[in-house]
Amino acid sequence: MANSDKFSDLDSFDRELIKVLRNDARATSADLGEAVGLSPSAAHRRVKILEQKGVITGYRAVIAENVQGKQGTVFVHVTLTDQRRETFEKFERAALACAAIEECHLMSGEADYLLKIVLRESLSYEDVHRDVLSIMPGVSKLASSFSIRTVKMG
Amino acid sequence: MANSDKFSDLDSFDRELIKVLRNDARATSADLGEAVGLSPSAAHRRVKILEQKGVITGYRAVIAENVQGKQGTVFVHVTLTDQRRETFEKFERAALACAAIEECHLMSGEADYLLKIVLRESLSYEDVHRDVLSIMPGVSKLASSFSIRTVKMG
DNA sequence: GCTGAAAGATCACATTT
DNA sequence: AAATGTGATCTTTCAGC
Repeated sequence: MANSDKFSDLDSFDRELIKVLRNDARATSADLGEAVGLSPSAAHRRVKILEQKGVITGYRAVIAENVQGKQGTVFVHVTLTDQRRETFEKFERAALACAAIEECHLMSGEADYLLKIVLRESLSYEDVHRDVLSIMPGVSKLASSFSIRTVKMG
Repeated sequence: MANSDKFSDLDSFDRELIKVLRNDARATSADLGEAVGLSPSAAHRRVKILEQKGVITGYRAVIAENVQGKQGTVFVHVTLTDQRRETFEKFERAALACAAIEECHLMSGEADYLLKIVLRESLSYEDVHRDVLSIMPGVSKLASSFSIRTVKMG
């Protein structure tokens, strides 16, 4: 499969390079080479190949949460009205289209979906409830749980 | 508060720079300058200041999910044995120290904590249960919910 | 992996507001 | 004073060997 191709091609140098770049996307080729035990040019060439292969899909700056106006996180357990395929598809389309929804997981067990929503200065829970949750199609039951504090984030 | 200091100090140049760097952490000073309408050196200077102020907290390479061997996501609702401060602190220290735990939220309502754990080729649910969940201190009740499919991610 | 030319980063200093 | 632009210098990138 296309999956394990990408995966199995990687040797320990590649894995190390990825590890370093995950922690510092702006590491120079010299840094990378030193970290993994290659010359700068070899390290650089490998990184370019990893980008081309789609192993490295991008580089992002991490911005302090408060700068982005983060006010809190809400997890919402969603139960749909029925188990028809169309109901699920409609709900997922709505979830994908909604900018306020950070994550959406199709779940086993009690609820059908778990949503993660980040509240911001410009997006209170009341807004979420009025503009997001109450207009999602096919919803039978909602149960919101509030994060009081994020102890750890990935 | 320290919060709105960081926030309100930012002018539209800073905001634009952040927007660009969030999408491409490796943008050059020339790129940044062009994007926001400053000289490369001015753009560069501003970025350094944003880093110093703690507005930009880091730069991360984004790695394809399958390369990381992602197999699924589990959400675990945790109830502690009691509400003593020490119990919470112990639990949080353990959560922070545990690499398998991607997110940990202190919650209102039923459960005390919500954990997000990503299963990998090298980390099955059985492993998680044996090596992570069953050894967390101060835990009274656990309820795991499995994500069948990630519909949407951040 | 090395070399060298081109591109970029970074700093002191002049300039603008 | 505070912030920008300019240009000189050092570092990094990247193609050819």
